[in-house]
Amino acid sequence: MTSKYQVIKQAIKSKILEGTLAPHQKLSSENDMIKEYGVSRHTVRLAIGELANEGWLYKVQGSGTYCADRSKTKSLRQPNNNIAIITTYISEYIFPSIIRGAESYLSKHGYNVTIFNTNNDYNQEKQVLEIILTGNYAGVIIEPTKSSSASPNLHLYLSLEREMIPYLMINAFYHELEPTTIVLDDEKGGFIQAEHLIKLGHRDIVAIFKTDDMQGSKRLKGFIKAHRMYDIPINTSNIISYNTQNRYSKPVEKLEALLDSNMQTPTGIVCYNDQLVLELLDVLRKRDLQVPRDISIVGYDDSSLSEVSEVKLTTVKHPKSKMGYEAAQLLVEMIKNRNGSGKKSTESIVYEPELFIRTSTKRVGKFQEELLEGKFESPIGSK
Amino acid sequence: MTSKYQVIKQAIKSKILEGTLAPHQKLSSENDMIKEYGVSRHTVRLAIGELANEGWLYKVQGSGTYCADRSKTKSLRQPNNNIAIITTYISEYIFPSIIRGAESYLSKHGYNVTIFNTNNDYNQEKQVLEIILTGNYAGVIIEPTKSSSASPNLHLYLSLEREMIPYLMINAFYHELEPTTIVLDDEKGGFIQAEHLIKLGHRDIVAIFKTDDMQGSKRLKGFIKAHRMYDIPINTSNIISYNTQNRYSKPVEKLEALLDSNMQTPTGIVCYNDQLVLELLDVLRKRDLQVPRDISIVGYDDSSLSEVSEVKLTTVKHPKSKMGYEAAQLLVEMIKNRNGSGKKSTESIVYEPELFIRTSTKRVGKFQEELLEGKFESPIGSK
DNA sequence: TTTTAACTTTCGTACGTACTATTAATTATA
DNA sequence: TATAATTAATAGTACGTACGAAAGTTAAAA
Repeated sequence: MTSKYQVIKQAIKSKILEGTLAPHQKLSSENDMIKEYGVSRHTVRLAIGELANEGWLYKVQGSGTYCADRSKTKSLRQPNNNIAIITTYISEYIFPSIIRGAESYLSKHGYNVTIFNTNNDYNQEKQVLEIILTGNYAGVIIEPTKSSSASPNLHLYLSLEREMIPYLMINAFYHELEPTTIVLDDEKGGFIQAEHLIKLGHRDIVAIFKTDDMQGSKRLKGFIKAHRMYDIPINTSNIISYNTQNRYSKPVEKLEALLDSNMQTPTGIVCYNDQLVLELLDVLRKRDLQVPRDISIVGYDDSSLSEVSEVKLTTVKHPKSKMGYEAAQLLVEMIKNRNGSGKKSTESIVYEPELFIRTSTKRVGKFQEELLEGKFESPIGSK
Repeated sequence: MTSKYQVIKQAIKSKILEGTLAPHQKLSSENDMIKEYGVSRHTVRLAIGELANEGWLYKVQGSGTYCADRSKTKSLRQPNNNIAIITTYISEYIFPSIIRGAESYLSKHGYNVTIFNTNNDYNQEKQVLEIILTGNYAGVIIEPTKSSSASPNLHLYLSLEREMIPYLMINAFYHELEPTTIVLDDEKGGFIQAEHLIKLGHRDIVAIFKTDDMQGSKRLKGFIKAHRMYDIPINTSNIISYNTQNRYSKPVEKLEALLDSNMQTPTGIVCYNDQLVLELLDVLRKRDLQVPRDISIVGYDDSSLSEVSEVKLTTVKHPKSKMGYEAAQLLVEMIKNRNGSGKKSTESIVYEPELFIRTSTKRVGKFQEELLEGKFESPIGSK
């Protein structure tokens, strides 16, 4: 009746109930128990296997078997395999790739992916975070809303931390939180966009960036840095910034105004992303300005759009779906570590931007490129 | 990664979810399973042991292993506000819009949206459906996998019905199920694509369609119907069909072969979607064929891509995000009616396709258009 | 026909071996 | 000193064998 494994099981259970085994305390290894109880490994595994099933123990492969913290499971939290992804705008041409990357990893590891959308609006961000806090989520991947300024919802992110729900931010982050992040080095990205044109001899370059998210303002910063580095003055009217609300009107209007003014036509344009480039190409076509003959233009993201037009875009590579995939990996890691001991802050990932040179840019003038080439090293990314 | 016992476990679980194994039905004995799966008894026991632990099976020593009756434990389901959306491929340029449309309605009505992805693969479709059946979902929006043929997972859709989980299919559907659907009238869409070119005097038109989904094969059908209607013979070598696997190679290669052959260059091309058009535009550019001067081309979807190129595409309008929004509306209605009385079959929605004429098509030859114009009425859509 | 006993099937317990996957600790290397 | 490579420890998977315990089946005996 009382089989060997039952005896062992009862012995361990007693230790837990007595308090001899505290939560998260390591048990003897299977091999030690074999000697301890004088039975086979199979029998030991049978005993601790059942105890693990019943929630008394948990096992970590490669590490050991531990006493479970039953005070938590008592709060009837059912097994929790939902991951939330918060986007600003689902259809934005980059984000579906990120979602796909994340989904492919998470579904492979038994998680379900629930999508939330803030439309880059603080109010909706708040609602979403409240749903997640109320609901049952193991972790959250967040593309922050209006990331260039502080969010009024910071306290909700702190609540996530208090509830032990791991989260990480992608593409951008709120400085105040110092969260785990997965981002491009956007400042460097903006820098190499501008540097590329500068090295090709351009001196009159227009910058058009969306500045209500962190990406855009960092890219603009990189643009300015490149000019400063190469000692090229910036005409302030060459900097056009816009935001989410006026994204479909302002860039086009401003560029039209600039081109139709009696100022000299710029020789190069640097854009917030490829999508914007394609809109602006129409503006140029209407004025019979050919790319790259009359004007060079640099995009950002290396999206599918960059090879779609008659002129293939020189652009900065964005690791889209890879980013989603690795975000998912990182998050799952964070979820696992949460249960363990004090092993906390997971390292953030910063991708180095990379320029893809296609046919939308060309050399102009006869500047002394020799002097420029190799004279300066790229000053960013040395941290 | 997927160990032997996991495979067996999954196989048995599938049988239960399909209904092949009814509650209290006896399973094969351990010894039979050993032969059945070609593994050791230990492995079989590991599989059925875990399933018993998880409540799928129960065992009676000396008698056998039986399928558990889960209907009882299930009745205490917590309130349920999750909606699943099953896509074939998240990044496909149309689907993010559909998701956005659905998400905007569902989040407004207190539902959370969980995204699943099949990669147009039956196996993954099966896994996803099993997760949904096991999990806690109020309804499902499905873009069917490989919709032009019957799915091997039909029984799982029937299980959805048995579990009273409303679902509807979007873009396409499996004929066998007669589900509630939200689709475009793709046959008519293909018809008006072809009709447009025919009315512009084209007689030598190439059709390039993806035919492993229902949309493509219906559009092709419409293409053929238009030719028959206007008594125009079809050169069979003008019909190029491809599928999900070879979508990035076959269409381009086939068109190149056709253009480089010594046959007369066709005057028009009708495409499965806008994305394909843009790929093919590169092929034409390489051969100095200008659109629409030398060749007219018609797309499908009226996607953002249609206004991106130097030539703006004539294309068929696809109500993308509206479709997602109305799918969500319909599904929520179905969920509400489910509890109510016998008010059952919700009406499906079929959108009428609409041609957007831009600048990628032009009139050719001097055919007697007068004779054609108005002589025929559009023959489809009168049902 | 009923009862009993023997036999068979089935799951349960228990031993052993071997290899893999993951983690942690150690050592070597820069 | 910090990093990389190696090694050791630990749980996971998988094969095998053997016998016990409970249930079901069959056949003989009352």
